[in-house]
Amino acid sequence: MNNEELFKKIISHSKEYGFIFPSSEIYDGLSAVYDYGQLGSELKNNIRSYWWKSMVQMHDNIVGIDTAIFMHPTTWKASGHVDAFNDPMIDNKDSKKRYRADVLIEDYMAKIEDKIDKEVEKAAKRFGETFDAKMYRETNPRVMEYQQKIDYARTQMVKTLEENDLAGVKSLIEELAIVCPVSGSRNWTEVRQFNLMFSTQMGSVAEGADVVYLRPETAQGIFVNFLNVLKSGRMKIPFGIAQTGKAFRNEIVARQFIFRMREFEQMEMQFFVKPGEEMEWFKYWKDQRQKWHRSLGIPDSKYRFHDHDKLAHYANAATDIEFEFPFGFKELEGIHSRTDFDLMAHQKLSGKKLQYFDPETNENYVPYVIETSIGLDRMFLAILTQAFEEQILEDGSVRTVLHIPPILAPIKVAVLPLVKKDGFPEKAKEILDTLKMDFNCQYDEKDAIGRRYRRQDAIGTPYCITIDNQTLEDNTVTIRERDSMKQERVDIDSISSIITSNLRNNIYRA
RNA sequence: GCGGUAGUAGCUCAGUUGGUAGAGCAUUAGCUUCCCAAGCUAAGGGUCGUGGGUUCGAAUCCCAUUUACCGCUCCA
Repeated sequence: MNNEELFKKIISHSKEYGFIFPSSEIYDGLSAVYDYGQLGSELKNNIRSYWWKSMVQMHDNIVGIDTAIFMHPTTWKASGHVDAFNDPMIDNKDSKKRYRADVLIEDYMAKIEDKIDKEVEKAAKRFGETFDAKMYRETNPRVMEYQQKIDYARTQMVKTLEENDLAGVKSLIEELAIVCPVSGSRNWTEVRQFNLMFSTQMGSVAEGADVVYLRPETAQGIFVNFLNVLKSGRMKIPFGIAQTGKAFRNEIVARQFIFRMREFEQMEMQFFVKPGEEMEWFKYWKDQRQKWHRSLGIPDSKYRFHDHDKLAHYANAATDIEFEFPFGFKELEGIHSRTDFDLMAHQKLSGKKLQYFDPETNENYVPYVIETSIGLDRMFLAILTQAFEEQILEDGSVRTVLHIPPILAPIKVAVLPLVKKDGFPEKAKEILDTLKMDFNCQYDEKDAIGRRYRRQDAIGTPYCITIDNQTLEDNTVTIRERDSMKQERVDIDSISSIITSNLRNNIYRA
């Protein structure tokens, strides 16, 4: 089975068993938006909760918060999102290349600038020491003509961009006869604004309502609460703030099932450290996050660590943890050393001091930040991908089984009376009632026992409890393990503690 | 966003030169069954992605649209 077939099977399986549905499917769905079903939401909750406990509960210097999706618009100026994601773009129809329209015009101006420089250089050689470059620029007719072109282009560009006149930008590009550097053609599309942030209005009255954005990342909710948490939580550096939540991006191409969605959930932790110590902590978190992934029993071969050579404007070190999805190695988690970029920017725009007083050195400073940021939906897909198997048994039959790590499994225990009579169902429900306090359980009495085991395999239930004749005699049941299909006879009273200790096997410890 | 392919029941699919839809599995109810699916009986479920058009008649032909997958492009 190749990867493409595998991926299709995983998508079908997800829908068939209630893990993931296309959003608003009865209306044909909405592009790149998905809903989590009855089992999917359990799995997703479990992944989130496992991450949260690993961060907040297992580290005594990390606390969790939950900030709003709406934030003050200035937040996104400080973070750089407003500038970075409001660019007018234009495509060349022949080369299929996309450019920032303003960059094309600036390149055009730079080219003419080069010509002027060459003219001036030539003249300088010609006139020798008496040459006055400034004078030459102001008087030479050819240079003046070039300069006029530049000035015109700049004036028009600034004017059209300021007025948000996209058609004007396009006609300027046409007027200046700018060609595509790749195809050399002037066959351009319309200029379009690609705003990667979703916006909406705050206030129910349309006029006078303020435009606010749906956050494109959760990190800023942590930065703007840095002071609040620092003061109210009596935090001492180094310390971390964790958060999970939805973020929204208007992706140009959103594809590959739940890998790239327009609405997605992040699990982020920002760790505040003393400037100068960031590389040490960067390394620490790289190790810790690897450990976390390993604790879920996914083999190392499925992971790849990719250090960034080209760093984003805010970072001085960055690593991606990539996972081998059916469509190749793709980013699952990022660990970034963000320096003091964000806190500094917020400090500047808000006018509030976002600083830490270090009692050891009696100094105030803006802390540096190490960020770990993982996509919850991507982790979900990674778990599902890794778990899915169509196993060929000794008798040649096929069983579809999800080897979900037990701690994350949507249903932990299925309780099954061997047959639907002789008081078996009653006994089974009695056991079910004691187990469902501690575990998410399922009861099933329909069809042959083997088929019921297979149904539980297909949704990744790690344990099946079966009630048989002997149960009624001596209060023992069989407990069947999903991966090995092995059964063991145990006392009813010990079921809960056996399962609990199995679930705790191999879990993450800092 | 561009190009290619596709959309028929919950899933996988069949449906002839246009004559108003079928199978297997799944689901539900019952029977049988003392441990690893595909025994028996019965039932429910689809205006064939959506909207137009051509036609006496469209799942089938044409157009538009939408969704998914693949390639290109983009990705803080």
